[in-house]
Amino acid sequence: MSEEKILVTAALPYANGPIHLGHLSGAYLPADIYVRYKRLKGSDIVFICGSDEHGVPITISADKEGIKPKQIIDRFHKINKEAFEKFGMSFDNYSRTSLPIHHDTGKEFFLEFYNRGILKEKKSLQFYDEKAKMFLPDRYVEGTCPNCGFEEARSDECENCGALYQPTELKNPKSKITGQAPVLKETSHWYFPLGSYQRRLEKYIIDMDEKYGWKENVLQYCRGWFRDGLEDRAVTRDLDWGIKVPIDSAEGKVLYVWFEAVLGYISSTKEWAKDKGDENLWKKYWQDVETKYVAFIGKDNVVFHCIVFPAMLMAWNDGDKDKYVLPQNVPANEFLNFEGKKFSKSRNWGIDVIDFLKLFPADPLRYTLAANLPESRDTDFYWKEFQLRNNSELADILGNFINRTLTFVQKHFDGKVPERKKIETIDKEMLDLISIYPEKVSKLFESYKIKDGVLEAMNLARAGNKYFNDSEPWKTIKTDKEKCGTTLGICLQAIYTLAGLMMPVIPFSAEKIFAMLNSEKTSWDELGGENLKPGHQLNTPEIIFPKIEDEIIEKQMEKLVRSDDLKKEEPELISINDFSRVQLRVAEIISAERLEKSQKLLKLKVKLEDEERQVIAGIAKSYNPENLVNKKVVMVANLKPAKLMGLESQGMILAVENEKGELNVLSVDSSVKNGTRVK
RNA sequence: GGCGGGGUAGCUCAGUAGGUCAGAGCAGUGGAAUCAUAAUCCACGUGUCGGGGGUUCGAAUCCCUCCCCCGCUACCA
Repeated sequence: MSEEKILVTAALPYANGPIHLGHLSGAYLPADIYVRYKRLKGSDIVFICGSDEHGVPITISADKEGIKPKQIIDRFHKINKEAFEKFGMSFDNYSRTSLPIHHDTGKEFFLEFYNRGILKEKKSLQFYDEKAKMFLPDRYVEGTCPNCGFEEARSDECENCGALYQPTELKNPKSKITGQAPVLKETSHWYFPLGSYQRRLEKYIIDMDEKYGWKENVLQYCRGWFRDGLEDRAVTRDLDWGIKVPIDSAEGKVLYVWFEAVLGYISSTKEWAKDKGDENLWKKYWQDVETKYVAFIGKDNVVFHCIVFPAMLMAWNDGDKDKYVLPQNVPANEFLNFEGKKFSKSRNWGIDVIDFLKLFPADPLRYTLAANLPESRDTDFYWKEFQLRNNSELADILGNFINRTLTFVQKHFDGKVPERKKIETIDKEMLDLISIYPEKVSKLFESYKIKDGVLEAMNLARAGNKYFNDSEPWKTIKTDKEKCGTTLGICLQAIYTLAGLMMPVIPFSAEKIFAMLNSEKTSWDELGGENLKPGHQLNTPEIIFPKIEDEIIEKQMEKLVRSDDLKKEEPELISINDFSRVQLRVAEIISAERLEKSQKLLKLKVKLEDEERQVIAGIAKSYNPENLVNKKVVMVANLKPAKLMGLESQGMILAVENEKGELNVLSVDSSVKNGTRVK
């Protein structure tokens, strides 16, 4: 069990929004607990993360706000970095993929593959938005399904009937960005031949599972991908936001995010090494077969970390350069839901880390999330559970055990560690229990059963309370002070051990406990022995875990109900600005006639100030054409023109429907001038 | 439609080499104790392990089928 060399990475969060509690449960908290534990174990470990800052969604966000992508990523990089710090993530480095050091790494990998002829160039027709001057990813093109007629089908697949087709077959394609009809334009891209690595990947995963015991859910996801068969994947995109493809003929192309984002782990480690003053230090981890590399991610990322990334590293390692280590384990978690439903930014459901930490300290959150990690299936975060975990576990069981022991020692032993005298059976049993705990929790952490490890650690506090009760020191202090001293000495030892065991989970509070014990933390393996010597002076105890009152929690829950109602009953509150985008104007009908083949439509000519328009209105069932002439009505003047029955309609007449289904057009007094804006 | 996950005590969740596997924590009921943040400790669960069928001496655990929920198939752990 000498010094293990470990490289731990946590999924790079996408810098397109603030991270929420779900992200923490999925990857970051388990990673941090594992790393902190391993550090106490004395491992030589480096913990790497950073922001993933390229890709189309970021450019879309930027366009929406009318700013540059750089501003988006700067904003969220900062927010998320700060959120992680407050939450107690102990990254050795938190980098970002927009840095030159990462661009260089991405290019290096691309060129290595390109030069060795691994990448295949293929031409294809892609939708191109001429107004936005960009190629459109599949999900930004919408049209009518050639198979079932579904009108919101994607460019290559219909969500309604499941049909797959070529983008050229899609009817009435429309760009989701500008709403315009995109054109098909030829482009060429480089593809990574993932399929030709399938056999090796399958073997790699089976081997790793046999040696290191991969999680069942992770294996399932991989099997699914293998069953479907791996295919070539494009590693480039037509986009200007990202890492430029480093060859002359690739103007306007960048590396596709999935290809370069995972390399962010490597470049972040490089950055760390540089900061440490040894540029090559990163190689000691990435390029040494002795390194144990563990990648913490959420389930959505399994394919990239268990298949794509290993395949890329295999491809690299087939060359003659220094070779990289592949992940030895990828303990992906499922998802955390929020009060029974999925976290959703757009539906305003859930809470961001940064907001949560404005309300509560990190440790209760860390403990609550850790005690309910979605290790084998999705779980939920409930405000009530959060309160309960804090109040009845952290405060009542752990906090109170510490408090009752320390105040007792303060009162009756001048705050000095009492000497252990005669060890009776009950004492022996407690000492034995304390001594086996580090190993017990260790075993669970080593096999990535973080949740069980945390709950097991809490059991030592339960045992401490029981030992305290059964020993009844409040009685022995009067009858047998030596015996009382022995009891308290052992309780103090339990507290010390607890502080150590809890260090990875609730680091801020564990520090406080050590401070109250007036003691330094020790290595994991030293825990459970006699860490506090008799006569050692303790500091004044204080409450570590204040309770959270009902009102505080209720306030948060009320917010939820409100945001829920808001969505259901008043889903569309719009601003005055939104309304002002609709131009309602007074128009005079100067002619009206029926359309031959239509029962509902009338062709109207209307006059707006000095302009005439043709409007096709669906009011034929309620009006005779002649009765409409000279009427002054209200129309939407800036509606996008549409074709109805082959005729262009340049606006819309407003009308209301009564119970019988008859329409009444909104009309105004004849004194109002044509073209007047309705406000 | 396709893919994936799940349906185990009131609640949140454990539980696959099929045979103390019917569990833990919380909540609830009763009791003990009073050093302590009214905090602790002890005792108490007749749950069809979603329904049905099958394999087996024996299944929550394997196979088949049905029902229900959720997620993904848009960015996102």
